Amino acid sequence: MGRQPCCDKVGLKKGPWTAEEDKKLINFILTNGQCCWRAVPKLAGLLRCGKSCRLRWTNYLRPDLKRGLLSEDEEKMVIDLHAQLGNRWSKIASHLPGRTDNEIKNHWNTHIKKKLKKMGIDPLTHKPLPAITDQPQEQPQLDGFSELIDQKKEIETSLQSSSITEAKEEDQKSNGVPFDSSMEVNYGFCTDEVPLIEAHEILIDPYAPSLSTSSSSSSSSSSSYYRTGSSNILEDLKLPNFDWHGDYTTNSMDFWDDDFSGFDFLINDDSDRNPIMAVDQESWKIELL
DNA sequence: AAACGAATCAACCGCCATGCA
DNA sequence: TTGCATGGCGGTTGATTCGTT
Repeated sequence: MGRQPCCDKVGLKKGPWTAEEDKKLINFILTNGQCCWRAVPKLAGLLRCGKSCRLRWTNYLRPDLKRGLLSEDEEKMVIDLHAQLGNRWSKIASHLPGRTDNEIKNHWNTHIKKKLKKMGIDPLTHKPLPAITDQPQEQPQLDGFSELIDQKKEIETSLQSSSITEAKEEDQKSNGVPFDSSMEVNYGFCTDEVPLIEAHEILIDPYAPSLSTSSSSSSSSSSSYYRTGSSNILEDLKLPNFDWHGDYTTNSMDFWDDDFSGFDFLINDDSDRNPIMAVDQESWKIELL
């Protein structure tokens, strides 16, 4: 006998997630960590397939995710990595902390592809398109991408070297260790290696006396705190007070454009809708607002 | 203001590799 | 060894937003 099916798909909800569903999933994972995804919907009280829960967490709710458009550097890195790895989005994403394979894939299809085509570069082969090659002087100047053609040439050159192939083979042999020919783009960080967010690891009671004020160089005038090992945090924090400041009818996350854009999630108190804490995933700094 | 098409991106689908029973 | 569930991945869809006329 094999395992039980992931879900029977009968009576399961599909489509966009609601704020309530998000809260349930966040609450469950922060409380219990990531366990068997098949069990998550039942234990979290969700009428969703475990697969759907995993995707929602991985691509949208994970607190270590970055938000907003890819930066110019990130785009360049994606192009570089795509030239080396092709459509291996998860591998590419592993080189960009806080970015998901889905996000990169979408960005590639909606933005980068067009930019490369405008520059006369075939997004599939990363080689010059014939029509543009004949008329290189007519290539439009694109913001921040004028050096990409040179970079692309470098990529082509590097692709011809055996070190790439060897590195790819080594990557495969090493069973999951991201391939990187030069370590220039390997930051030693893989999204798959993001530490699971255990509640006792990252959440704090801002009013708990055990907190230590950090000596962070943050420009904010408010006090900054680092995570502590408090054991009764969830009790103190009341997870339903999480507020992702998103418009759940549109799935947009408008608040990422405001002053809190540098943080990865915010926590509210009961009294109003203003966030009282923000968590920065890079430093794991928790800041009172 | 309305209609339409284009752009965006969250979510789903189907396949595959792996591991369990 | 075999059959099946699980987790992960890449491709695709479709609802929503945005921009233009």
